[in-house]
Amino acid sequence: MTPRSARSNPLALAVLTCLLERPMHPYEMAQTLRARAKHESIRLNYGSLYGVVEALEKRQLIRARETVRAGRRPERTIYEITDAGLREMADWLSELVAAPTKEYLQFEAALSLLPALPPDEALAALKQRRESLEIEIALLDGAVAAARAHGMPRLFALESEYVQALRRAELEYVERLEKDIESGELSGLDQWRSWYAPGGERDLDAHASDEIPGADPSNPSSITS
Amino acid sequence: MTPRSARSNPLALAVLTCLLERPMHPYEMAQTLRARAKHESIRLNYGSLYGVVEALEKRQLIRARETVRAGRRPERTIYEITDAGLREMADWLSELVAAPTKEYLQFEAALSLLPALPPDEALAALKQRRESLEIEIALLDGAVAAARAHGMPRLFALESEYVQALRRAELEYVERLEKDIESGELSGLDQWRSWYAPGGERDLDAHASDEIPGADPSNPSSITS
DNA sequence: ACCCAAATACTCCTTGACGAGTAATCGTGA
DNA sequence: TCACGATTACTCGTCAAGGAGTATTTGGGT
Repeated sequence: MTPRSARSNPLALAVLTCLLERPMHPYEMAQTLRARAKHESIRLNYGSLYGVVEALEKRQLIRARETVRAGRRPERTIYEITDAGLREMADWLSELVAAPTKEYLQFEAALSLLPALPPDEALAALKQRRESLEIEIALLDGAVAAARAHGMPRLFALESEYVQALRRAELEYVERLEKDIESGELSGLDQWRSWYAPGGERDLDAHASDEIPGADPSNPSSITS
Repeated sequence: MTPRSARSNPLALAVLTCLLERPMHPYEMAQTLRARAKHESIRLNYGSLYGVVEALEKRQLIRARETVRAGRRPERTIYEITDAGLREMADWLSELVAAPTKEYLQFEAALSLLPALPPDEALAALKQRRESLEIEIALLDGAVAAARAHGMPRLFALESEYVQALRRAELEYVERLEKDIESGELSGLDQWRSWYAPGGERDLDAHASDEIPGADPSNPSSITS
């Protein structure tokens, strides 16, 4: 079985897809990925790239084909994909598409700690986020339209369409939350206000004494489940 | 100035918010965060926790108040938040809410490499994802309803509402993509099919020779920008 | 009275990400 | 023609994340 940890870095998958096209040396992979704007979707830097390539070679998913030296410049090692590499690539990519994975988003973390901020500060920050999102969405729309105008098929811009869809959903969510705070409709708002009212500070987390339905009682040894 | 790198791990922020309520030792912070289901939103494990706490102490955002020893068990060091810590907490949390950050999502990576899979395999994987998403959304809906029924205010479940909104948007996107591939409406589909047709393999990335509008020509030295 | 599982409260070590650094060569404008 | 900045192609050191391990104690059943 392929160990789970080996599939942690998507950059390795990107390397495999590069070598699917033709043999390359690592630096050329980086150029190729950059030229196709993959670095917008996949973390890519030299420090990791060479490490990832070595790991793939150790796992026999790629093999060094030749090493060329032009003048006295550092030698380029050209890699090619193996049969096992082809299989691993298809399998990994299929899995990545088929199975949603838990992601730890910054904004999710922020929302989960939001009560640690006074309501008015939280509201101000939310307004800023809304504006930033509006700008970002407009820019992304423009970029997609430009790509379309240049004749780039949608097939090669699926990831930006997806990100755009997520951003729009986030904007709607932020708009709704902002309104619900301002209108006082959000339940728990009274408690929240009272913690920061002069002379308040009583009653912190009266809610937390109850059992929280979202928490599963499994996983005794591991903390993260 | 607070160095950017110091704000990389949201677990540190969670620690600060714990100590905002009352002094605690690290293990108790973990219990508290777990009891409130924060580990669903914030990566939490002991290995990181103690390192993060040490770093916060070094930055003078928290300080050790006392160390107690019960019997011969390992001693517990109880920490409290400092004034600088209070300020850092509010500032960091505000920033996290106000400024959207670039996230590298697994599915985004997968979509950006999708052409490396034959169209029919891609389609099969997408169908699987759709089903998984439908199930997950239903489960989350149930959990949120249960929490509501138990009287937990919305304020303390904002993060799951947000995740739910993202999942729904993703489901809609996947449904649309599936349909556009099946109906043949997706532009580039003909090229895609031809690469995997028997005798095909010609014309890989004819599109890539053009300048890609999504790629910004900045950042010469750094690869990731 | 005793046994075993779970909880308490950490420690340690391996991996791996990341960014800065390096050294040679190529292009280009004055 | 020649300086100088960009490009090519990688290397190295640091630092943090994460999981597995450890030693003690409490609790619950028989």
